[in-house]
Amino acid sequence: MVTIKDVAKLAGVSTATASYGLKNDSRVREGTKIKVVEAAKVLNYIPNGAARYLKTQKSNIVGVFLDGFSRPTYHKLLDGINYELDKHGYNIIVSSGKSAEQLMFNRQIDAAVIHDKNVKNETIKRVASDSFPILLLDRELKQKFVHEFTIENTNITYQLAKHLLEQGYRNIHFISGVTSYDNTHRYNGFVQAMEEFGVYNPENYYQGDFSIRSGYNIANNIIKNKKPMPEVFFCANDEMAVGAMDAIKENDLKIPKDIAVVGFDNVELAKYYSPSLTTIHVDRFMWGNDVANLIIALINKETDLSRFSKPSGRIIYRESCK
Amino acid sequence: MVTIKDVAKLAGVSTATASYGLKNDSRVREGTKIKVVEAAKVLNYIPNGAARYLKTQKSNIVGVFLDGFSRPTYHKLLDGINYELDKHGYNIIVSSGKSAEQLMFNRQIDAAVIHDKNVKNETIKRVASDSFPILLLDRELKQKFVHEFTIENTNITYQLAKHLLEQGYRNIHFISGVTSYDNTHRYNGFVQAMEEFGVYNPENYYQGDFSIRSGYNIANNIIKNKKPMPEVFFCANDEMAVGAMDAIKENDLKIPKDIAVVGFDNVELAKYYSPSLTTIHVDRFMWGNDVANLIIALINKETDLSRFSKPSGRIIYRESCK
DNA sequence: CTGAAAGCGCTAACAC
DNA sequence: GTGTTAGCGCTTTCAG
Repeated sequence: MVTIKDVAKLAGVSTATASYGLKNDSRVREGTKIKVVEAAKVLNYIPNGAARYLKTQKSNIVGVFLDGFSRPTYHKLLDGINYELDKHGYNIIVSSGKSAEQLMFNRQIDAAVIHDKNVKNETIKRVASDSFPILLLDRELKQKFVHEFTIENTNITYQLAKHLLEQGYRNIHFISGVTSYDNTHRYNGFVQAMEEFGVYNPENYYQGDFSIRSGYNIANNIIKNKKPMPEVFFCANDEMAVGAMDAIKENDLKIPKDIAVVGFDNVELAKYYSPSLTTIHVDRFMWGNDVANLIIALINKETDLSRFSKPSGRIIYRESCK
Repeated sequence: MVTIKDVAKLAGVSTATASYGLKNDSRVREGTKIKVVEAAKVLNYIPNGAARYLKTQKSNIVGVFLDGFSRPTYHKLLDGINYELDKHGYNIIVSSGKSAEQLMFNRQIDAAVIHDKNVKNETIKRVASDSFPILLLDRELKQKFVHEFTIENTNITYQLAKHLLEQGYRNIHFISGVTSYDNTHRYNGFVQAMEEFGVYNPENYYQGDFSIRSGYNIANNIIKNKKPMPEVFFCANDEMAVGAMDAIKENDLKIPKDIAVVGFDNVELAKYYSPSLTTIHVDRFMWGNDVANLIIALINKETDLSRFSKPSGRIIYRESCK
């Protein structure tokens, strides 16, 4: 491995001068600088990040930790985070599973953004510190050096449920995802509207896991066994809504005539599915931009974070409901 | 920051003993071990990965570098890589853009997997070394310490084109993605079949960029201006195929009666689009598994890599063509 | 303007 | 079994 020593030797200077020269420090004379840069080039010198980090305690890397790589809502978010981090000279690494825990412990990153229910609160409390802020996108946790930046779910699902109720729907069943901040708050908004109209029934709550398959199974089961049939499946995300619509069509029922369906997320499929799905859009690229700026602010120990506000969604009306 | 020195001091042992104790080395007595582990716990000691890496020159991290985070074909691939790396005690980090280059240079990872046309061959040649193998998924490059593991595109597009020709289609237009290994080889297979049937026309090649929008624009343009109209749009990926189908429907034409469409990748949308899309499926989770095992083999400097073979696709026949 | 040298936190000879 | 210590590659203080 080529080290700065080799560069220094070839350039005929000390390692200190080589180090300064490579950073274009004003102290070194122009001629020396050129010699150093030249030597580095000849030797194909690549600085060792670990060594640098060990010394400076700063890696300029932000870690983003997710629950797998397949959830369609992650992609825009990641692009948004990456775009903005890049603009500010930060690098991004994304990870999942055991790797994520390892990396948080390893201290090779300056901060962490977490959207992964598998990361335990305990772990977060353990690693968060003055020099390692953590931003949570998937839960709330009051703790020093830990911040939250979740979506505003409740109000928007309240609005959507209210809209359905105003259209005359009454027998609305909620298909839930895995227990999580987002899921709970989406349900809360739904419940609020249902209660307002006096038609809330806690039994009409079904536990899924955010997957197409779970939406399909739950809906299929309800359709086959439940009398009277629900008028609407209110799904905690689009994928389950797609599964539910698959089940409805398979049972030779019509959407929205026999059963209406709404989702949450506005994934690509929502637009292309036939019928197209009424759902809630959240601008995740923008959210990602804000996430990046917020984590940078935290790294810089800024205290006025009032300029950051929870992203809210908007309803996209399509064919799957009145 | 709590270091191993602090742990050693609290446990009343040397740093060496502390280090060994934490690794459960057989040399240290059980009682000492317990004292050390206890001290580490009390102090909330977290080992510093940078320091360890600097010493051992091994991070157990594999970097995967992609062209953005949004391409739908990446997700299963990543899950596949992650799953298998995890089984073997390796961690994964995923990155894109400038971050990716930085990380490759930083040497905080043991190996790199690249599927990003923006990473230049020159960069790859520069950083690949005996102790830093690189695996390319998006191109071929003959170079020491650099290996390739691309999809077998040509034969399967040849098969699909042949199928279309056997169904009687003749006027088939190719909608291409950005210039890339995959794109070129998909086109090659297409050309081969067309030539076999004596109907190859190099003019019927349109340059897109793999996006829905580009597929839409190209198809719309052809439909509006080209006489006679093509019988088939042969698209280099599913997203462009979706765009093309959008355009066909918008022009009040029927798929496949007026114009047939085929794609490549078998993304989720292909199944759900109406009409569903005939395309080529590649098992990317499996590919990811193989990628992980191959990169591990490379890290371990194995020489017999014959057990790894390029993944090939299979045609999924659906409604968008005869 | 340049060089010598300390030291970031950890591991692994080596000595006892 | 346990401790001492050199040193991974880099940055940066302090001298000169």
